[in-house]
Amino acid sequence: MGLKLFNTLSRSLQEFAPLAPPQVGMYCCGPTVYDFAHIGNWRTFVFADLVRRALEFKNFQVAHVMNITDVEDKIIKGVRQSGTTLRDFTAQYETAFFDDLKTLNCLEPHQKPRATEHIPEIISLVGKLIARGFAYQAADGSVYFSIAQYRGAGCTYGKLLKLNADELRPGERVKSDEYAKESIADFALWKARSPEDGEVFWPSPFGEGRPGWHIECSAMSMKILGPGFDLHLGGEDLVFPHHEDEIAQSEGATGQPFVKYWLHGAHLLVEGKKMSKSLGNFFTLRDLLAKGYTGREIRRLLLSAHYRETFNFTLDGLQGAKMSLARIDECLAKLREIAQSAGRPANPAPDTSNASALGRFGDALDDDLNVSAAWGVVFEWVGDLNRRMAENAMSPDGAAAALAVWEKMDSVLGIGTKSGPEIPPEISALLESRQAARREKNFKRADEIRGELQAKGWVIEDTAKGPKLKRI
RNA sequence: GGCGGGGUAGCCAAGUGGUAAGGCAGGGCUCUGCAAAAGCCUCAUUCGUCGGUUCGAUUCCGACCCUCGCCUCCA
Repeated sequence: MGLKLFNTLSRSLQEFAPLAPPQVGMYCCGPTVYDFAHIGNWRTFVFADLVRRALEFKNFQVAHVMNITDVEDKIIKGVRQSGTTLRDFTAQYETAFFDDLKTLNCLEPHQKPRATEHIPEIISLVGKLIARGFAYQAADGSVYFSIAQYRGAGCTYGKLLKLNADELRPGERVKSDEYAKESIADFALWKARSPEDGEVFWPSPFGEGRPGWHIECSAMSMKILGPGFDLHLGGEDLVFPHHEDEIAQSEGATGQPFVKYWLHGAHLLVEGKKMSKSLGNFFTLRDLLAKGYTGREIRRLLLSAHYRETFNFTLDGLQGAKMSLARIDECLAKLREIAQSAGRPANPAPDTSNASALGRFGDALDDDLNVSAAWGVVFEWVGDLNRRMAENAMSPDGAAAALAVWEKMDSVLGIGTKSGPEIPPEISALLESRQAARREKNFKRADEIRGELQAKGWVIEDTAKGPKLKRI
């Protein structure tokens, strides 16, 4: 069974067949670095990471590109307000972004191009569009893409979305008379320098100015991945206008198909409502870390629902995600213990579940990255292993085989294996004195020490093989 | 107004024309001196409402109700 993905271009599930297998060129619209990324942004980036990992699981060789939008209206506003330079302003958020990406255990993209470092490519692309008659310079000095010219040449504007360009209604925030463009639907490729831009401008054949928002992705993706490539990802809100405009610019300039598969991740709600600062449900990754949750717990939650479904992110859910990971961690810790032991199981049972679990896991991914079903496979497998271990029917070889299966599954899930905590001397001394008290049947004292340990953030679990310490 | 997602147990969330995965919470049990964020078991006669097609529908069709999103800030 091959990998099937939902392509926004065809609005249908398609067998994934890259242009030059096993190579896959994948571009993901990255952050606009004007603030810390929020949990909604992270859902999209974790989704992109899932796509990459699933492709690698299927033995594709992925070239993963994620751009950094480091020049744009909100950034310029921030630069002006903070009185710093463009680079200083964006650097702090860019650094934070990649720190957060790592916290969520997302694989680092192979290339992370910045818009400001591709001004020549952008200018060249705009020049090409002007030369082909698809762009024009307006009275305000800005260069716009002409949708009328593009469609006049037989090209389709509206490939990703059923949209009639003639019926576009101007949005509330856009006053059509503010622009010198010929048609309301035309979009800026190059924005002429204005006083508010401060020092943020570049020289160009069309005059001083800066790139429009859409053109950078076309310029950078085609420079790195070629004029036509396999996969382009982003949040669902980017379908229109951003991605539609990318297609128009890119295909308008090259005359060839731009991207074969477009994948879009759905948004999330927080506590059932659209995230907003006024509702108090607006979380950055850092906000959640400050509440004591870890990156892997947040990742687990973000990956619990199918990427094309709106997902309801809740703190209760995050707690549940944390607990569910503990279930996996416990199982893996026991497996590691058995794998390292030399003992023979009392009731050895033949292993049949590993291969089947891995197979069903792969099938779930093949089905448009059905990660919920994949988790279902994981937890059924964990239950099966737990039962066998409880019956003392797990051999060291069997445990090692199970751990190898986990490695493979986790190469996609990316939650890692939690290593045993570092136990400070003070804590192990307390544990030892509790053991001494227990040996003397002084259970009152033993329970006092247990309470003391708990107050210090450690919980004791007495097992047949002795006490275990866990961090709360 | 145009276009597009959804409504499955207390919560989150898969799924299928043939009788509902998984996780969390809850309940029971086991191990334990007692415990435990440990393990096992259990937990939806039912899938928004009403009709239709069918031997059979949660799944297909129609209507309706509710909800979320996009229509040039947006992941």
